[in-house]
Amino acid sequence: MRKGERTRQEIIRKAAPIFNEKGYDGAALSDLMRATGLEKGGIYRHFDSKEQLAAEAFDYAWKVALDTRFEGTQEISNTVDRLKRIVWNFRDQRSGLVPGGCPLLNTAIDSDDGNTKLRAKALAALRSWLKRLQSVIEEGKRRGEILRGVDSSELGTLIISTLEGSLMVSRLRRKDDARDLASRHLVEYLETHVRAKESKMRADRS
Amino acid sequence: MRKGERTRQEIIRKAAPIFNEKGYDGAALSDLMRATGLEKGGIYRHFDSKEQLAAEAFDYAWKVALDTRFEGTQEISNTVDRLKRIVWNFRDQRSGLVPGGCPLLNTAIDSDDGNTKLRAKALAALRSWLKRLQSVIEEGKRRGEILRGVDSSELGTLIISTLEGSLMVSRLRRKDDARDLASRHLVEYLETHVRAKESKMRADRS
DNA sequence: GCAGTAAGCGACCAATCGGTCGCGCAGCAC
DNA sequence: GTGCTGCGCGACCGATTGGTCGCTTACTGC
Repeated sequence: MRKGERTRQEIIRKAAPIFNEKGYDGAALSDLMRATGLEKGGIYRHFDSKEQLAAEAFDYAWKVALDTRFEGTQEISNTVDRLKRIVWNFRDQRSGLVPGGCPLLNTAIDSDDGNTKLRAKALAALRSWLKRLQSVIEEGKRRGEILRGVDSSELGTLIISTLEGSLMVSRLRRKDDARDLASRHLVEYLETHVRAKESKMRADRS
Repeated sequence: MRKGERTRQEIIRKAAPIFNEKGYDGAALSDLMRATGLEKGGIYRHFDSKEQLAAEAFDYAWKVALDTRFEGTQEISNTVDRLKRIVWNFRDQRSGLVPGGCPLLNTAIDSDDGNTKLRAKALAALRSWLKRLQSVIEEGKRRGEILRGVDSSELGTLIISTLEGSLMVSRLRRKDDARDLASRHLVEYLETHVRAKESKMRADRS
C-alpha cells in the first residue's frame, strides 16, 4: 500500500471520533488537524471537502459498530439465541468502538434537517442493520425456531428502536441502566413472543 | 407586559425551531436574525449570548412537547389507561409542536460531548418526564391498578427509551411506522405485564 | 404632550470558518 | 543512485462566525 493511501485511512480513523462526538458542524477543520497531526493541505490532498471526509468517516464508524453488534453471532445456530446475542452485544459494547456513541443515532439526529448526503448515509446504515436482523429472523421462521406470525421487518424495527432509544438515555444519564433494562426487556420479549416453543420438541433450557 | 418582554418571548418562540432543527452549532445568528426579523443588536439586547438564548429556546420547546404528551391525561381516572394515553399522544403528536422533532432527543445527542449547559438542560428534561411518568405509576400501584412488582423508575425509563428510539427511526425514514409499532408494543406490554388484573374485580373491558 | 428611558439598529470587531495552491521535500521505481 | 512524482506543508483567501456598542428611534409613565 502506498504512503498516501495509508495516510488517507489514518485520517479517516482519526477523524471518525471527532465527527461522531461533535457532529458535522461542531467538528471544525482545526479539530481534524489536531487529531490527525496534519496541516490543512495534508488533509485536503486526500479529500475534496469536509463533507466527503465526514461521509467516509461515517462509513468507517458504522462498519465498526455493525461488526461489534454481530460479533460472535455466526457461531450460534439457534436464530433466537442469535438475536439475543445481538441484543447483549449492543448492551456490552463499550470499548473498541469509535468513541461518541452510535454513529447511526448521532448522524440521524445531526442531519435530519440539513445535510442530505449524511442523511442518506444514516438511512443506508439503518437499512443495512435492519436487513441483517431480518435475514436472521427469516431464517428462524424457515427453520421453525421463530413463530410464523412474526413480521421480520416489524421485529427488526422494534429491536433497533428500543436499543437506540435506550442508548440515548444511557448516554445522557452517563449510566448503563437504561441499556441494561431495554436489553432485558427485549430478551424477554424474544422468549415469550418470538420463539416457537412447541416445534421439534427442543429441550426447553431456560 | 412591556414591549421588550413581548419581543423577548417572540425571539424565543421563533428561535426554538431553528435550534431544534439545526442544533446548537448549526443554528447561526444569521439564521436567528432571519427568523426573528431582528438585527443582531435587537437580539443581543435581550440575551447575553447565543448559548443563553438556546437554553431558553430549549425550555420553551420542551414545555410544549411535555404538555402535548400529557394532554388529556388528567381526565382519565385509571392509571394504566392514562399511561396508554401518554403513549398514543406521543405517537399522534404532529402539529402544534416546535418543528424538528423531540427537543430532548435532539439536545441530548447534540450536547453529549461538549456543551455542558445544554446537556444539563436535556438531563433535567429527561428527569422531568420520568418523574411525571413515575408519579402516574406509583399512583396506580397505590390504587391497585398496577402490579405491585412494577418498578416505576424502570417502567418509565423503558417507555421513554422505546418511544424516543422509535422517533429517531421514524424521522430518519420519514414514515410513522416505527412510532406506531413501538406504541402498539408498549400498550400491549402495559396490558400484559403492568395492569393488575384480579384486584377489586373491576370489569375487564378490553 | 413631554421627558426620560427602553428598545432596536447596523457598522464594526477579532477570530475562525472551509477551502486553495505553489513550493519543496521525501518516497518510490528503475 | 538518480530522477520523477506523490505527498505534505503552510501562507493565504473571502466569507462567516459570535459578540459589542454608540446612536437614534419608539414607547411609556406622568
